[in-house]
Amino acid sequence: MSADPQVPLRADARRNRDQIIAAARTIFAEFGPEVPMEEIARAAGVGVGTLYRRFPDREALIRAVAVDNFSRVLEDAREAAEQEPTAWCALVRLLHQSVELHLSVQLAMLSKKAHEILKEDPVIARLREELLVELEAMVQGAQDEGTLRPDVAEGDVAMLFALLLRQLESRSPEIARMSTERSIAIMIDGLQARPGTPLPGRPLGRRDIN
Amino acid sequence: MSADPQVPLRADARRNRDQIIAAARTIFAEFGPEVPMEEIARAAGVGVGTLYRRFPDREALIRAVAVDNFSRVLEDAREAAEQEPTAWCALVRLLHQSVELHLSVQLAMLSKKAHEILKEDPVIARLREELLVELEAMVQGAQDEGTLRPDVAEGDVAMLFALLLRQLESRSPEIARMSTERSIAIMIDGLQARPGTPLPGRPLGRRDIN
Amino acid sequence: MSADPQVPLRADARRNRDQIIAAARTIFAEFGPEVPMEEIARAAGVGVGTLYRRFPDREALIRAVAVDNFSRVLEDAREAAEQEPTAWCALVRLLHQSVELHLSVQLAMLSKKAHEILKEDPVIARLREELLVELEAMVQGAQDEGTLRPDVAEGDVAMLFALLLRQLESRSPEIARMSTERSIAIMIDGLQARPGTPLPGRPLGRRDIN
Amino acid sequence: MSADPQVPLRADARRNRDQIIAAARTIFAEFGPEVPMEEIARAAGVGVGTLYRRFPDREALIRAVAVDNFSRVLEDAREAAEQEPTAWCALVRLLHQSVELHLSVQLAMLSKKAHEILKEDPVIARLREELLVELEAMVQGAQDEGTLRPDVAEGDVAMLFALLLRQLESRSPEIARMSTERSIAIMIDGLQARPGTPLPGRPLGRRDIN
DNA sequence: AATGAATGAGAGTTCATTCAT
DNA sequence: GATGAATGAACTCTCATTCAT
Repeated sequence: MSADPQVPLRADARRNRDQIIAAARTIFAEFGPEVPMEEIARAAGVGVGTLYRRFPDREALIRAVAVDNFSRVLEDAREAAEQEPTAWCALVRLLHQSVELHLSVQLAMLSKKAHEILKEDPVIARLREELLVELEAMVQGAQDEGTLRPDVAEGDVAMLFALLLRQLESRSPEIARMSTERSIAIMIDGLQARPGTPLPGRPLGRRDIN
Repeated sequence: MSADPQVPLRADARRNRDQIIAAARTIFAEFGPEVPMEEIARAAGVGVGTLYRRFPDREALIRAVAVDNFSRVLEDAREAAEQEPTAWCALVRLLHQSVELHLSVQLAMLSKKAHEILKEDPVIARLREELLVELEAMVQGAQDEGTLRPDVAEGDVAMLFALLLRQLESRSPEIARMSTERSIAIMIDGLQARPGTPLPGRPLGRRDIN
Repeated sequence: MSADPQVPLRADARRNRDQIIAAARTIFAEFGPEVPMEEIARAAGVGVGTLYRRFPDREALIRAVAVDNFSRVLEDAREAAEQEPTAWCALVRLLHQSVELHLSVQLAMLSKKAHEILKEDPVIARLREELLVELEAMVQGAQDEGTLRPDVAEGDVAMLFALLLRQLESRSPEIARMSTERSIAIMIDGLQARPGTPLPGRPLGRRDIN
Repeated sequence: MSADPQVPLRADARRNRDQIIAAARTIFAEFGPEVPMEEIARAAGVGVGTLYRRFPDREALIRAVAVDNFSRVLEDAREAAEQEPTAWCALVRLLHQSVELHLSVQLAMLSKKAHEILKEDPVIARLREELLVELEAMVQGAQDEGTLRPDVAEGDVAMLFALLLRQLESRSPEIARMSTERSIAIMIDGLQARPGTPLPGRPLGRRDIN
C-alpha cells in the first residue's frame, strides 16, 4: 500500500513509481538512506531522470518509502487485531512480525537526517498515529485480559518494537533470525503480567515517544 | 582507555589525539560515521591537517574510536564483575550502564561501512572477545545462582545489549532516558529465571554472534 | 584518431570527449601531467564533473591522451613509409615530423608516474609495438639501400626520436624550432652510412628499449 | 662544489646543508621537483624544520641544487678543456660525461615551474654564461682544428647536450646507459667536419638559447 | 639549533540535481 | 515521458610552511 496519488498515473508511470519505491526500500535498508540516487535508479531499472520526475528530491523518495512502510505495518497491526483471539496474541504476533518488517522500517530511524525528514511529514504523522492507536488498543486489551503487565503503555511497546527494527548487521541469516526471535521472546516474557521488578518511571504513552 | 601508542607521543600531540577521539565519539554518535572530517576537527579544536596527521583516513579514526569504546565497556564489565556481590547483579548493572555507553558504542554498528571496517580489525576483535569472555562468566555465574534463566547464553545477552546501544533518535532526553531504562527493566524481567515461554532455538554463545 | 568507443557515445558526449582529449594534450604538454584537472576541464570548456564522467581519474585521461598521441605517430609513420620513395627518406621525414609531434608525445615520458601508468596499458603497448615494427622496416630498408649506417637498429632510432620529443622549455618559438631542426639534421648526418666512429655496444632492437 | 656561503656555517650546519642538497639532487632526479619536502628531509636524515631553516622554501632548494649542478658541469668542462689535447676531444669528453651528469642536471628543465625559477636566478645565469663561454671556446677551437663542422655554434652543442640530459625512464640501467652512449656517438658523428647535409638556419650562439 | 606537530589552502573526486536529446 | 550527460558544490585528503617544544 502506497501513498495518495492525486491524479491516477498512467499505467507505465505507475509501474515505474512502484519499482522505484521497491528498489529504494531494499537499497535504503541495505546501504542506508545516503546511497547515490543513481544506484536506486539502476536497481529500479530506470534512468535518474525518471526517478527525479517521480520524486523531486531525495527527501521525497525517503518520505514515499516511509509511507509505504508504515502503511504495511499498520495493515499488519489491523489484521492481527482482527484475526487473533486475544489482544495479547495480537501483540505477540505483531512483535514477531516485526522481524519481517525490520528491513522496511528501519529506515525510519536509520539516520538523523532521515529522522528529521520524517518527523515533519504529516502523512507519516497520521500513519504513525493510527498505528499507535492500534497499539494502544492492544495494550489496553491485553492488560484488561490480565496477560500484559499493567505498568506499561503503548509507548513502551513501541519502543521495544523499534529496538528490534534496528537489525544488527552481518552474521549468518539463520543466527540473525534466531537471535532476533529469542530477543523477542525474552522481551515478551518480560512483558508478561507477573510479579517482577517494578518498572522505573511511568508508563510511556504515544505522546511520550516523540 | 585508548589504544597502544608505539612511540609515546609528545605531550601536545597526545592531548590532541585524545581530544580528537573524544570529539569523534560524540559527533559520530550524533550524526553517524559519515560526518565531514572537518566537523570533527572543529569539535576537537584542531585543524583538519592535525586530524589527518593522527589518523591517516576516516577508517583509522573510526577504528580508534571503536577501540576506545570497547575498552571502556570492557573495563566497566570487569569492574561490575569484581564489585557486585552476584553475577546477576553484575549483569543488571552492565545492562543499565549500557545507557551511559550507548553514545560511545553505537558507532560499532551504525552503518554497513563502519561495520565492514571494524569487522576486519584484529585489535577490535580481541577486545570484543575479551568482553564476551566476561559476559560468559557472568551468564554462567548467574545461571549457577539460579537467577538467570538457564536457556540463554552470552550471545543472547550481547544481542539484547547491542539492541540497546542502537539508541533511537530525537525525543526529549528525559523520555529517551526513561524509555531506555524501562526497556532494560522489561528485558531483565524477561531474563529472570522463572517459568515463562521457552525460548525458540538454542542458547546463543559468543561464537554464534558473528 | 582516438580510442575505441565500446558503445557509440551520444553526439554531444562524443564532442565533449574529443575536446577534453585535445585540451589535455595541449595542457599536459605545456604544464606536465600534474596540472589541476580543473585546468583541463576549463580549457576543454566543460565542468570537472564532465571530465570525470568521461575519465574516471587522471590516469584514465593520461592513458587516453597517450593512445591518441601514439595513434597519430603511427599513422604518420605509415604514411611516410608509403609515400616516400626510399626508406631513408621516410626515416628522415619521420624525424622531422617529430617536431610537430613533440607536443603531443612528450607526455609519454614526462614524469615517472606517467611512465608507470602507460607502461601497464595493453592498448598503448600494442600501438608502441606497431610503431616499432614500422620503424624496424624503415631501418632495415634504409640499411639495405646503403643509406643508413649498418650498426644501428630501430631501438637506436627510437631513442633519438624520443630525445627530441623532450622539448626544452622556454626561449622564442622560432629559435626553439630552428634549434630542433638543426639537432635533427646533425643526428641524421650522424646516422648516414659513412665511415665514422663505430658505435659502442650493439644495435638496439625494439626488445631492448623496454 | 656548492654555493657561496655568506657567513661560513658551523661545521654541523654545513654538513646538514650538504646532506640536504645531496639528497635533494637524487630525489629531484628520480621523482621530479614536486616531491614532498618531507621526503627530501627524510632522505637527508633531518627534520623538515631543519630543511626550512636552511632553505626558506622549495624554490630556494631548487636553486641551490641547480647551482650545485651547474658548478659541477662547469668544473668538468674546464677540466676537459685543460686536460684534453684537442678542443674536439674536450668536446667529445664533455658530451660523454653528460651521462654522468644527466641525473643531476635534468632538474634544470624538468618542469615548467622549475624552469621559471631558474631563469630568474642571477647566480645560475652567471654559471650558465661561464659554461657557455667554455663551450664557445671548445667549438671555436675544434672548428679551427677542422674537426668540427663549421656550421654549428655553441648553442647547437648546448642543445644536443641538453637533449641528452633528459634521460628516458625505465628499462634496464645497462641498456639505458648503452643507448645513451650510442646516441651520443651518433650525434658526435653528425657533428664531425665532413661533407654532409648543410644544416638549416644559422649557427646558434649562446645568446640564442634563452 | 633541531625537531616534528599544527595549520589551512588547494587538489582530486563524488554525486545531487538540472537539462538537452 | 524517458534518458543519461553536464554541472558544480561539497567533501576527502595532501603538503608547504610555520611554530611550539
